[in-house]
Amino acid sequence: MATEVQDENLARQRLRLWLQMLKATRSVEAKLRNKLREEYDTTLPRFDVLAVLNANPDGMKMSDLSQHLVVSNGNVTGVVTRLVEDGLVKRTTIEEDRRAFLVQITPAGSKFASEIATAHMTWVDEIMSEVADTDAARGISIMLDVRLKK
Amino acid sequence: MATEVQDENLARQRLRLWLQMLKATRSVEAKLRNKLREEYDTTLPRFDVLAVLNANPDGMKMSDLSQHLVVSNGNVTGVVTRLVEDGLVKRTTIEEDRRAFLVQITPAGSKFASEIATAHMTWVDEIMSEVADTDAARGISIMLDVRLKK
DNA sequence: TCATAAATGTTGATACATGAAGTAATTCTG
DNA sequence: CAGAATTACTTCATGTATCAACATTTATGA
Repeated sequence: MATEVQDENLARQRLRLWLQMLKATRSVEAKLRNKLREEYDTTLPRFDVLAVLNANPDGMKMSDLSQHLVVSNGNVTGVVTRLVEDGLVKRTTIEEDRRAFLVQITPAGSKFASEIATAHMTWVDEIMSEVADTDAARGISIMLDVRLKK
Repeated sequence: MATEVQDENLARQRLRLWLQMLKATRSVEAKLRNKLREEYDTTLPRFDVLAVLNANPDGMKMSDLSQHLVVSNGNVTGVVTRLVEDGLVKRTTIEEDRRAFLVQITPAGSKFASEIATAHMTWVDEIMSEVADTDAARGISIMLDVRLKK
């Protein structure tokens, strides 16, 4: 029937959207990785963690970090461990909950993250220079929809 | 001035779009990974390669694969090697260019890929059930714009 | 032509990233 | 309040994933 054909087309269209999201995301990631490596000798996962912690100076729990970055717990453990070794981040125990850790950015980490953050926004702005204002807004809304259900 | 403020806002908006793209993509990837593991005991990178090869039965060069999937050459080498070991893919030398390889899907690989592809589209359709038809089309266009410049 | 550059892949070192299993602490429940 | 379930995190095994270095082969250009 007509509705079934429409559903089928909609399903195909959503699949196309997903495939393009994947390509676009990987493409942007690759460019940001290059910039981070060349200009700051660091990596994307490291910067992702630093950026979030810099925006939350009071610190976050490991699980907050992994949820916010949409990565696994074990992943965050590894990245944070390396950042601690570099002195960019510190891990403190929490009195109220001795299972959890409070992860905080250090002054050195904050300095580093702030410096990169400015460049990072410029890079993204350049990479996405073909995306108009209204499209950006619409895109954000669509990405939120994608994450909504299920 | 006014235009500078607008540029600044546009840059922020593009950054927001990028962050949401990243979250949405990771979220969808996680769900697809779960499904692939639970229902077909395979992984996303493997399926990605199989799906592309299944859509190109005449075969592709390694570099075509890596460009299409937006991943590095070394990455494709690894995934294809494992798929060859599983008998899902075969690697042939090319007469005209002895540097390159032609990667083709095997009958077993094609059978497997086709089976998963159907389920895959259904999963994506479900995951993106909140994305309307017009939004999907708009989203595709925006994702293409993201990849355009630079 | 022939030296050089460019293209195609692989390899190896390192870093991510996941999922399952395990430890320890907290919360829930009957 | 004791046992069970849950939560928070780490560890381990495995599989990506990148980048740089390398080996070959092909294309280019003076």
